[in-house]
Amino acid sequence: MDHKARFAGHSGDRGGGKSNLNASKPATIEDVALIAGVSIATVSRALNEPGKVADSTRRRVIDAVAQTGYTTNAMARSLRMRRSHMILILAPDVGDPNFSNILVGLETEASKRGYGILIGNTQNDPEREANYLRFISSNQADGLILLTGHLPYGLTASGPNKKLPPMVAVNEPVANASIPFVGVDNFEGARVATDHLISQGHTRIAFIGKSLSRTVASLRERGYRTAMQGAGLTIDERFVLEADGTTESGRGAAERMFVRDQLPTAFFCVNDATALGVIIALSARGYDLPLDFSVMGFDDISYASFVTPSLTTMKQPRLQIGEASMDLLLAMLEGEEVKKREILLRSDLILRNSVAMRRA
Amino acid sequence: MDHKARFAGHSGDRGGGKSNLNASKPATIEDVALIAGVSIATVSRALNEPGKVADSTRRRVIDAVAQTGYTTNAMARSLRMRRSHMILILAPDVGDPNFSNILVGLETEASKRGYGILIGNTQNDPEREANYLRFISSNQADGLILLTGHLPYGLTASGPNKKLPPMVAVNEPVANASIPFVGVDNFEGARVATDHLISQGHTRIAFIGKSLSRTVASLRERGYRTAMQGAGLTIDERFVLEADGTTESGRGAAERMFVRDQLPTAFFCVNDATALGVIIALSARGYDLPLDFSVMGFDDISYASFVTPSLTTMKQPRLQIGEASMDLLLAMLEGEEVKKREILLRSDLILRNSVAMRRA
DNA sequence: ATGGGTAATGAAAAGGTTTACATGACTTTC
DNA sequence: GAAAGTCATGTAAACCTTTTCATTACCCAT
Repeated sequence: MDHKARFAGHSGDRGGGKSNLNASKPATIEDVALIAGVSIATVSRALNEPGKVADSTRRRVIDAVAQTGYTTNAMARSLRMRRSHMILILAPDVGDPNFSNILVGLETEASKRGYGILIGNTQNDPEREANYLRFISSNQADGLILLTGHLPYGLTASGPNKKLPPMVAVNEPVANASIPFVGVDNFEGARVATDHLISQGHTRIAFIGKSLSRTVASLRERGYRTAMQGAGLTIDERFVLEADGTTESGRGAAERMFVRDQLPTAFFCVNDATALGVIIALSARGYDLPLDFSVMGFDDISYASFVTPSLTTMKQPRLQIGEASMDLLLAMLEGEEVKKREILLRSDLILRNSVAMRRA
Repeated sequence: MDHKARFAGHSGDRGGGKSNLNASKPATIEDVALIAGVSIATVSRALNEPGKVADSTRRRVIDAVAQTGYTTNAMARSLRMRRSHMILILAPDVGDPNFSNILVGLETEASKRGYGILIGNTQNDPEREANYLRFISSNQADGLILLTGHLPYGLTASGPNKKLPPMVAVNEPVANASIPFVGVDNFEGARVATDHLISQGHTRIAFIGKSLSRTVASLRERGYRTAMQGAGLTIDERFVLEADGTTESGRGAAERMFVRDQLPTAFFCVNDATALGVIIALSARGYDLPLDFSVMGFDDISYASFVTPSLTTMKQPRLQIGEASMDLLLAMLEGEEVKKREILLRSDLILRNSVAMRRA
């Protein structure tokens, strides 16, 4: 009571302003200024650059803010500052277990630095991609995180002459465009994975998941080849099979393998989903894994440990990837000097039960 | 060329305006108006209410828009309209496989209706929840989707006197607050699940996952009890065990079961994660599933089919849930008369290999 | 005392829309 | 042929900030 009256007195200082206090509309900076007995400029400064305002007035402003429940209108601020403090994340499928923790990492880092995230699920539909660009062009988002592996349709079309918005490609690099990239070192990871199979005595190692179009797949294949070569093993090209990265494609590839006269003893699969398909196919044929065949995946998706046999694989540090890429993007946005335009994180070998020593 | 000149002529009509055409800044409505030779009001109308503008001028406006590459500045529009066309989604863990497709559904429906989504990962941290409310209070989001099962911290505190923003609770209802809800019919689903076990000849059926605090768990427990009662079976209360819904809790509960003198023949688990824990525990003890014990889950999370034995469970129509809840929220937002404040979707029984006839 | 510098504040512009109200031309109606 | 509409458009206010520039008050050194 007492203290309400005190503030009322303050507000009276400036005479009959157009006070809106009892209206139900949210308080504006003007309401705060009125109560604190200062100009709106001072209120703005008190909140955003506290150092530039006298202690006593700052206190009055803070009190007034508390009293009115004022929160600055983000739209007005963004309009004036031309910064929304929002980041648009474009992903082909938000539900993809591969993305889950990357999203969490992205969100965590963004939130920590006062940014919000805005999600666009494109399903690789050019129309949806282009549509989401309006968030960028209309200033609703300051930057772009690309989980799609390619430039969104609208940007591709307008060509490289137009200046691209600040963006970072994550997980899957963008071909033919020097977009900063954050992801796992796929080449090195595949090498480590293959080396592990070799260390278990395997020499006839198949690679399931060759793909000309997907950069990640090519890198992993190269890692596989390098490891084989490094160990002095020759690659039977009939053991290198195409697959598009789905469980079904893995199953199919494994089936195709059985028309050959000779079989590998181990399968290195381009990712866990593919590996799962291979496991399903082999189990269906009655083989005992990992006794009869070893199967190695890549990614360590959430259910890799629940499959039977549980999947030996390379773990992607997803949380880290998310955080690092958001960190990079925000650094770019805030004008910090960014030296590394490519951040490759290490993936770790996760030993489980789908890989065993080659049978003597 | 020719046609550029034509437009230049138009723009000249109004005399020396402050044309900004060659500047690198994005075009504003004023630039368009200048070129089309109309006022900015007309441009706005031509774009937003085409019917209110003469055909000929509308064409000129459209041409001018194309020429300038104009896109309306979302910030300015939102500021003026007090509508951001953004929806804030609050989830405890975006990476949770239970949410994945709900998110996709939410995004799809929102995008279809011209809204964008903004994601807040709260990790059940009151501070983060409260922090995200600024998106609502600052007009950055028009509505709220709650996947958390409770009101975000800031709202709880301010009490029910303050008017709540438009919101819809999804998946997990919010207790003690009449928030519109969209989710699966947990009671009915649990009844169907239990009935299935009963139909397989089981009579000693355990319920793993009792929880006093989680509404969903209580509903499922009630469904279980109702089914048992309906079949004239008595529930051995020692078979009703608490568990918090994690895999680890399921494993622990199953272990606790083995200190009893009598065992159930089937386990109905409050969710798939719990069921997985139970399967792990039973397998570790050397039992042969589903021969020795039947295990039933709930949710049909993504890896339910990859577990061994693959999990018989109740499928949540996640995509539908997401779409329906966004639809409901947007309807509320756009002032449509909303009759149903609760939408319960049916969950379907998914038959797999973790449930079998009771051994004779 | 005077001039120059600094610190705290205010007035007003700018940011880009939408929209209530006004205006003017043209059509209809008696 | 005048009054009453209707239709297309324009003017200007409103939305709520941040920030430039100007102003005032004060202090210090000369």
